[in-house]
Amino acid sequence: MDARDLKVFEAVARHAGMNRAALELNTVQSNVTTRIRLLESELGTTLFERHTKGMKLTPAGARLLPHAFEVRTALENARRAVMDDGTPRGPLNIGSRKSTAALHLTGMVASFIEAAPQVDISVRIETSSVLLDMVLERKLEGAFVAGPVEHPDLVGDVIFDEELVVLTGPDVADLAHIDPARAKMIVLGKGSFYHQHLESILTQHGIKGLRLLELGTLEVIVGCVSAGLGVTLLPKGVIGPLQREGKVRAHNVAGPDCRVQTLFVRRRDGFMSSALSAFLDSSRRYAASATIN
Amino acid sequence: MDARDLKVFEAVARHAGMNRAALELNTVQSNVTTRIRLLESELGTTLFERHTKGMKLTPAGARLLPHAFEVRTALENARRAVMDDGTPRGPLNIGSRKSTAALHLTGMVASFIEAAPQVDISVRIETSSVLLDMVLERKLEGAFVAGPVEHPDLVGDVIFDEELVVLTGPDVADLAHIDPARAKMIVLGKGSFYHQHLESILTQHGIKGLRLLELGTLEVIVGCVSAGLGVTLLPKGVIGPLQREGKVRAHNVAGPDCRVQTLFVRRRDGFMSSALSAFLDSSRRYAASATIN
DNA sequence: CGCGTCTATCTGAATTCAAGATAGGAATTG
DNA sequence: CAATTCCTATCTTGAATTCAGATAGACGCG
Repeated sequence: MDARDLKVFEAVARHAGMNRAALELNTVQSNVTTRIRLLESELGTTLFERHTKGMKLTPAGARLLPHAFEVRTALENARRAVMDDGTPRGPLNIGSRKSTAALHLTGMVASFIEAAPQVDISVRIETSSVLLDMVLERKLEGAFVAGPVEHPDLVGDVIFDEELVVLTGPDVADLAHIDPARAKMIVLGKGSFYHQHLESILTQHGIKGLRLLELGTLEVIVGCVSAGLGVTLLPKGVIGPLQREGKVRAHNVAGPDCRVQTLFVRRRDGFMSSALSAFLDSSRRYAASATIN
Repeated sequence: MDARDLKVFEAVARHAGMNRAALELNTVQSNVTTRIRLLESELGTTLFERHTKGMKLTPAGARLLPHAFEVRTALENARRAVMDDGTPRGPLNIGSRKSTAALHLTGMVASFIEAAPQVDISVRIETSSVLLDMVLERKLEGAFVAGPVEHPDLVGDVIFDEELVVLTGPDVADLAHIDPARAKMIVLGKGSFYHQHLESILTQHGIKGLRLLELGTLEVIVGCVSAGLGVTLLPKGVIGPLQREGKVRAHNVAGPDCRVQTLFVRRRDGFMSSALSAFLDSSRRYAASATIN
């Protein structure tokens, strides 16, 4: 059994047919047939049921398929390991949920590209669940998502562990003074982590029925809160100067909703390139310096 | 880059020489040379420094080596996955530390061989640290060790989580009545988990300086304790009948030493054969039924 | 310098692999 | 029911690769 055999096997399984597989493999059908038959005879099992309309995996073939995949990625990782001489270089594809991007991404990327100028970094903004899927499918090398994450194939590092505060206009002395009829919940995204937690926190304070106001950037949100249009929820660490300038007022929160953990997740068996490793280091350093609380 | 190339590479790296590698690979040196040179030209890097006394890995080669290993085990796992049709069969090599073996192994193995008669099980008895190394080196498919275990390449399942009690002769009403000059600490193995914890517990009760008595089997230990020769430490679950018969007296323990967790650890990337899976199931069932507390 | 040990290269034979041609089986269709 | 179509299996031939052996060259050692 060889890696090339498994590539052929994988193509046949994926296309459920030797002709189609041959097309993908840039060869002819007879060679595919021969290779599959040799593989079957070597393993002593049939891997496909032959039908008039193509091939279908037998149970043994179905058991083999994920391992064929694993061998392929192991080979890919081997190649990358040889190429990677320790200096961060080449492409780095990561993801982030929107709020982390708005709060920290600029700072993290800025400090990273200074430390690793030869890396071409690309950041995809999606919701946490979409990001997790993309990481699992190896479309991203890692992503910032809201914690906690429990998955056997993923490993996550806590990058940010931040205390949350409710932000209101400067003249709102207490959350109880919020007028449910006028004030709005101002968030980056409907249904986001911050939206859900803000709603839950306000409910705990007996404030219900606030309308939603969805705004695209942090600056606009803070501006609207400062103007008394509503309330928002943010990590304490990022609103220091605003509060000192008296533009907004921060209200501490108690209970299970009072903190947010941001993890950087990646596949456990994914290749840790120098670029990725440098990015993680850089992010951790940034987080240590940027979040005072 | 192919799996066969990596096998050659691995052999050369291991033997630090092409002649020796050729010997292992059942071929001639010229073929090994050709293959390595082709691999190097494909990767665009030299993998070995040529010396007059053999070959030495370059940094790039050193980076490749562990991945070559990974590709090989991925292929092995693939082969095993095809062979394994779901009915537990074939060899199963596991390990256990002594105390778990003495307390539970008979029961677990008995219930397992009934459920999976076609499996040839072999159990190696070693200390926890030796077992961990053997599992990491893939010499064992898994092992019972004392928890907790933290290692990125290992995954552990808690099989037993037992409350510990100190066992004395039936006429010792209180641990304080133990005579440090006469009573001994009776344990399965010097320096074992149970030995250390027993010592720590006795110290907490102000009892120090007990001599050690190391005995090979649980029955003998219980017999000696019953005869008033000393004290031992055991999970509460296994001494029920003995206590009811009045042969020994159990003394509850408080504090951090009062419980013992036994994990079954295995390599995260190891192949989970049907035999191993069945053994884990069987062990969990056994543990659920055998440990009442 | 001769010897032993190592890698590099060359060469012809053996093996394997690629591509095309062909056959056969099973649905589909007119 | 025959023609058609889409599929896999097999055979053949030439190309490519791999193998084993022979030989050359580099280096250290006594």
